[in-house]
Amino acid sequence: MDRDIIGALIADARTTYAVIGQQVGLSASAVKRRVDRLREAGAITGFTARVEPAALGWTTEAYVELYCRGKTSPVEIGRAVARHPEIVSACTVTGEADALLHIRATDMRHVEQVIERIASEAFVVRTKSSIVLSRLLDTPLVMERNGSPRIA
Amino acid sequence: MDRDIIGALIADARTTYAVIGQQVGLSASAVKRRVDRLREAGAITGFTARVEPAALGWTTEAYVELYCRGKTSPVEIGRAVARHPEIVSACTVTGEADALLHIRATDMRHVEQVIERIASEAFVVRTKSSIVLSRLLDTPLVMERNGSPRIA
DNA sequence: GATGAAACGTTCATGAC
DNA sequence: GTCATGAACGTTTCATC
Repeated sequence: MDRDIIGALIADARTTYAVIGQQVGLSASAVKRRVDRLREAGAITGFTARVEPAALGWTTEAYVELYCRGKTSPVEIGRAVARHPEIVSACTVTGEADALLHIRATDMRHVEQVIERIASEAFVVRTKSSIVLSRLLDTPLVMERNGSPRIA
Repeated sequence: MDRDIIGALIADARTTYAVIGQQVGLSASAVKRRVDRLREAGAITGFTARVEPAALGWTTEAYVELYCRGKTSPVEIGRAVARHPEIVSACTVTGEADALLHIRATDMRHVEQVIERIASEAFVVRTKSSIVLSRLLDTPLVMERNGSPRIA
């Protein structure tokens, strides 16, 4: 039931409690209580506007693999990542590379500058970049009844 | 000014128009008109709840590079990608691989199954996967005054 | 412990300016 | 762009199971 409520809020964060209640068979106040509880529990971390980056000038994106010098800590990488505002997502990964970054920029020149800036971090040995040609999919998670995520 | 409004809505989609107006120096109805216009223009595509995937059971994620047979079209890849609900984002890229997928799963076994399913698509020659060890950053885009994106 | 219904203050949405 | 108005919504309180 909480999954259905979350699903409704992912589909549209401005859905009223009354409408959600109608969908799941609860009253508006019951839904609100559950949403409040889900927020406190950390399942729902907030409500945000979904934005088309291209419409705001962020037309270019790239993925950058980071190869770091013999055991750089994830914490160190995390601190460095926070220094570059164009990095929208980052994680440490298995495989040859140590970390994978997702960056957004205004154009190719901007991408180049960002990569250069990242490459100049002390712990970075080398980088390997893939420019995004066309985005096929980018979706928030939606829960299905069977428990598998689905495209909104 | 539209950027500031969008920034406020990204930070919290439930911020009232009055509060946003206070921040940007406008009346509530003026803010609403701009938001309506931004939605029609496609800059804002919707409002969604931000969810902690781990709190809902999606504890494992991976990035999968797709190597396709000599000129598979992006459209074909896009159609295939839509068939696998665990793929939350996908794009075609420059470099050795043809596409990069981001998948979310409940556990490692689930990841394995998904990769196997994707690899069995007709146009896929081989895949190369990186399991995510720890996520360092994952943020919606926030606009700065100078026009660069920033972590929320 | 969770729910439904009603009461109250706030916010949205609209039209006139 | 602002201001004013009626309708809709969020939030709290209270009784109930």
